[in-house]
Amino acid sequence: MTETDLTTLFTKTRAQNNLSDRQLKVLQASLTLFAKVGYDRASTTDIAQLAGVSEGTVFSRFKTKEQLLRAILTPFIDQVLPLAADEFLEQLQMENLPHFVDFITFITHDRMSFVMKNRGEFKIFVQEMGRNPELLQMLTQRLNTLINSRLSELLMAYQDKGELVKWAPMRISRYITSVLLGYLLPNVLMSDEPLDIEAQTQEVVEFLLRGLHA
Amino acid sequence: MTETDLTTLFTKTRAQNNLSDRQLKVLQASLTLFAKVGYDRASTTDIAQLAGVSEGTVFSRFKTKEQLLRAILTPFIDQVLPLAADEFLEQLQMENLPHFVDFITFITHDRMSFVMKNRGEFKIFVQEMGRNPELLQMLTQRLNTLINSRLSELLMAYQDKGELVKWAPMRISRYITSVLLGYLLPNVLMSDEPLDIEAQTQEVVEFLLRGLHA
Amino acid sequence: MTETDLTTLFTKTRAQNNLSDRQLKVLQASLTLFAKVGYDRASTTDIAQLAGVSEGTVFSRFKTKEQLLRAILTPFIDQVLPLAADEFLEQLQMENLPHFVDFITFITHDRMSFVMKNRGEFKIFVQEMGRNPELLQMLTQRLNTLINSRLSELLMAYQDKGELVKWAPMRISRYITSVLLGYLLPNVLMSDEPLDIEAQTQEVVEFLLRGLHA
Amino acid sequence: MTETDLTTLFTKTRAQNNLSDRQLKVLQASLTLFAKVGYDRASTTDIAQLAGVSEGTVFSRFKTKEQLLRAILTPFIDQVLPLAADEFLEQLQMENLPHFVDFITFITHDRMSFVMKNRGEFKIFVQEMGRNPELLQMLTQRLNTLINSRLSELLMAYQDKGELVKWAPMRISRYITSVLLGYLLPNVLMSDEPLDIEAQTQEVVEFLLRGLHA
DNA sequence: AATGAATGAGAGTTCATTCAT
DNA sequence: GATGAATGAACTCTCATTCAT
Repeated sequence: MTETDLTTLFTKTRAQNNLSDRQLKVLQASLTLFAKVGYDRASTTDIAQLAGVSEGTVFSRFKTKEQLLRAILTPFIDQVLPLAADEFLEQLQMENLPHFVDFITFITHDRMSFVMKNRGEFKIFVQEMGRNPELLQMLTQRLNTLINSRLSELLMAYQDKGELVKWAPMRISRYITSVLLGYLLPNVLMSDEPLDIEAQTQEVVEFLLRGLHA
Repeated sequence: MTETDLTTLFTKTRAQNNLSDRQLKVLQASLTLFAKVGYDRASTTDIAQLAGVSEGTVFSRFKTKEQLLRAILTPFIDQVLPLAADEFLEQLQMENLPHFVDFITFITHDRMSFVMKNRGEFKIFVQEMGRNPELLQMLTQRLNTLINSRLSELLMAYQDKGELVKWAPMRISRYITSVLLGYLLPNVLMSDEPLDIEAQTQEVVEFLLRGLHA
Repeated sequence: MTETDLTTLFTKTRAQNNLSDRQLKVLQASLTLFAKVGYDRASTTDIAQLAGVSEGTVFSRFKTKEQLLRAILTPFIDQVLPLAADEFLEQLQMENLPHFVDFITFITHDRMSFVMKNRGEFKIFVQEMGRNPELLQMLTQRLNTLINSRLSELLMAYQDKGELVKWAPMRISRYITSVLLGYLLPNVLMSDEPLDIEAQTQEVVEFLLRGLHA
Repeated sequence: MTETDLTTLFTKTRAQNNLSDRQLKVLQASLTLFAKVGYDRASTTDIAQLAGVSEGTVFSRFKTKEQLLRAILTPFIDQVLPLAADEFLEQLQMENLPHFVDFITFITHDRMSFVMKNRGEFKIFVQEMGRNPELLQMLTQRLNTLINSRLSELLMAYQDKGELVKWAPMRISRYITSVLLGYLLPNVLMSDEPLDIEAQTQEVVEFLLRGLHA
């Protein structure tokens, strides 16, 4: 499985952006509170308290609360997600999965782990999407590019082998995404319970294979 | 297609609750603004302005802004959705659809229309779910009961006919719901463009039939 | 004992002022609420509810809440208290009390009963005095006139008989009033318990006699 | 005379509570306005203006208007009054007044000065007592304890000397208090004129001595 | 760079008062 | 006259943001 963990990636991007210890703490506290109570109900006072810094410090790097949100979401979209996608796609190519069943199993298992590992960010994302539809647009645009440029090659290979229905890659991706989210979203939004990824993977793969085989 | 339209149903429940013209305007303005900018960013001053009433009137019937939200969501869950579900299931039984393909076609088309007709409420619902997970629980509980008590009979009939894979009704419902939402949510959250329901129905049905036939 | 009861007197003054049933109810409800929670915290909505009338009716006779207060306090000062004082002084002259001890006993007992009977009004009065010092001025002025014009005659009679110290009537009245209020005020302001008037009278008289005898 | 002045005592308790200059200004402005127009009619906006601070500052230390009131009254009851009482009783014992006439003269003069020095606080106290009867209870309880534990010793000494009537200390205190308040309250509530303490003391002492000698 | 007291615009809410019915 | 829905000014309180230290 891809070892991607957004917090680790955050730490990497931090280095690039010259974030001090204190500023990182602010960012992490924001992440926690935004995920817990939502952007609007998370006060900068509470963020400062959770981060263990003064109220002034919250604004030393990020001039407004809005910038604080973007400081979390923009790298998420611009750097973290692509980085994760790259890692994921490389992994996918390295594995050199001979059959579509292996491919779909790998994807399902890997993406489920990925989302469950980064619940917090996803929750903020889902919440903020309602208010900032541009977010969703940015995301879908990026994913589309990704899918078109690299995933479609892989899919077409399976189509050529006669293992995958000959629909447009976008359409196939949408089904995969939908079914995965159908399993993941209730868990991300509602509960703190862990998910039995192995069992769920089996179920999802069984269905997707039926729906998507040639 | 089921003719359910939540605004119509709202108007009915209004009569029951003795809502005056002005109070209904307040409710509609709230609905609009909550859907547009979210509960937290919709100020009661703006609601009053949009409704064309004074600020005091906003609080004459619903004593707090929170009650205003509940006045929209509670009937949505307690009255409107069940009513819609009943209507839907009755329609489903009346149609007496002989084959699973007809059944799944009807459902897809009907639910797509239903959601697109009631975008505003669904958007609020999706947004508030992030903050009030109880909402999602209330909803899923209601839907589960519904599915178990009435939908499973219908599904089992098709299973007995050898037209539907013999999985638990809950599992089958989840796939149907996921795929439908995969088509609907981006549209509800992001754009104001209409959806080509006929074309989309065809696509969805094609996939679901493959995934779910016996 | 003088049978004065302000509610009865109110009813009399009502006739003079052409107050309808509804308006009287409003006045009584105001009296009750003003005494219970104070003028500022008694809302006109609550007054209407307690009076069993609509919110509009509260303002049909008394155009403002302030007028409502005055409608209670002004007759209290202008009509009820003088009327009560007249009644009291007539009673005092009728009794034709030969000795100062009888005189002081009668006064103590009678005024204690009077205040305890009209707790509600007194409580409002005491509360409002803090804000409207004019009230106290109106009251003291009236009482001074009263004392000078009629009570001083009586007191001087006892002074001539050699039963009462030869201080100015004002000074003597002040001591009597102070001691009485020292017994009454805590009860009026704080508790709903009845007062053992007989026992208290004995105590007060014993002290006042010592302090005021010739 | 005891030199107690509540403003000075306030300043002391301030140091203990780490009140900044601005917060002290807020407290003093509250004191002034509460005394002038009463708690309910003193708006936090006006308090801010009088204190020369922003509206936000009014709530920076004391989170609600109610807490602002308590910040004035609670130390008044819990710290200032007991401290004043201690100081007063110590003074009383130090003076070692040989005769009851000296004792009663000292008390009268001292307490009159004390109340006149702290008019503002007493006015708030009297006003709020009407609404918060618990205040009066707290006060009387404290005073009773004080009188029972320390004042009664002193009184009993005079009783043993044959200079003071043999009534219960509580009863004696009540007469003293009543007569003092009879002189002080009209002045505290109504006017801003100074009181001729020397002359008034003579009058009061003359009366109390007659009423309370053995 | 960090602090946290201070700011003030704006939030939700109350309520005396009005007026069409 | 009585009603009660509607009004809107004024209220208490919050919070993102600033800035002297």
